[in-house]
Amino acid sequence: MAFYYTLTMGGQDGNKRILHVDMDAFFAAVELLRRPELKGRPVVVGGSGDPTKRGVVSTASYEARRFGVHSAMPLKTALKLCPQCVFLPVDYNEYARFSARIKKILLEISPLMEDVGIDEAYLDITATPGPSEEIGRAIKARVFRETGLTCSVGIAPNKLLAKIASDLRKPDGLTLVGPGDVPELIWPLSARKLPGVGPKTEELLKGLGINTIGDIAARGPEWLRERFGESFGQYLYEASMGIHESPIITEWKPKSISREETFEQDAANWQTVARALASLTRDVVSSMRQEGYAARTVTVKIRFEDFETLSRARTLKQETDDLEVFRRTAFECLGRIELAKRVRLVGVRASGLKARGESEIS
DNA sequence: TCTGGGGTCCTTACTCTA
DNA sequence: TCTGTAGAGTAAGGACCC
Repeated sequence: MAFYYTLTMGGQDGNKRILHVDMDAFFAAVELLRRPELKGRPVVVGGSGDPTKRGVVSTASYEARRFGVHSAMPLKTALKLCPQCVFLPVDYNEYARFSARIKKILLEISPLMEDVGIDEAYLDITATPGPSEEIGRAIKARVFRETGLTCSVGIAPNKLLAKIASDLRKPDGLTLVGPGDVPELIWPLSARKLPGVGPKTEELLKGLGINTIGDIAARGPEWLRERFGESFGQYLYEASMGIHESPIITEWKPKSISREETFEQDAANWQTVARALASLTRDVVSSMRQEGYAARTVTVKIRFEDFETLSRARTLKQETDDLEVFRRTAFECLGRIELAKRVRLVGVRASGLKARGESEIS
């Protein structure tokens, strides 16, 4: 493994030390702490825990992954691949408790922490005393001692490389990547390993003969901008070179609050859809009030049985957290969608959020 | 055959207004 | 007053992330 950096690539502040922590098979690992008798068996956490119902895999244990089961896979498919898997329901509150304990440990190492979802975080350890490797080992040891969970850690001069690094050795890994390591460690990786490259972009890239991150780098910025647009093309090029400047964000305010529901069976009548919309709207308004926000824009989303997804939005003259106004606006949006097919999902979103008590002048 | 839920961000199109 | 246009705000859809 190549440790300290030579400033041959990267282009930015090569002295920064960013650490990325990624918990290993987090939901499944927490469940195993409660049910040690399941250790060594293939465990799948997802949906209601009933693989004959609608839902997807949130986390598969490493044993289950050997059967080809992975996150985002329909539970029904997972059941076919692995009938002997143990299926468990998602207990988000329990995972959130563990997440809070882990984040607390990280904050004691450095106050510059960015929370990225329930099982991940970035930590700026530039000013933390000691060599990077030692800090990484100390974090892993402490997380394991205090929670019984393992994590994978990546350390690099920026968030992008740190995230890729933490994924290089999983589970229970520790990887240091410097800008000089990009050609050797990063370029051979599949293009899909770049954050921001999902299944669609991966296919597009493959069609252009690009399979690895190194292939992206080799095409050059102009070529990429021409095909992927100014912004994304430039991002792809810089990312492939290990260049990334986004800062650690320690405070975060929500931009929208939403709820959606997939029916167990596609809804064939308007009343079912309307009842769900009314209930989801109540939930959204209740969350908004609880978190102290009012919103200006209401968006209603409908997904039909064939997966066609439509949305309709209405922006109000001013922010509100009034349930009646929200309900009326949501139904006005719903009225603009012709329900000619059976409905699979209904959702409602509040955006244009303003904290209550925030100045009226924006 | 199957494809959750809660988010963010980007692109494109359209409309209104200066 | 007319016309063209730039820019802001809004709307819709899509890709992506955990």
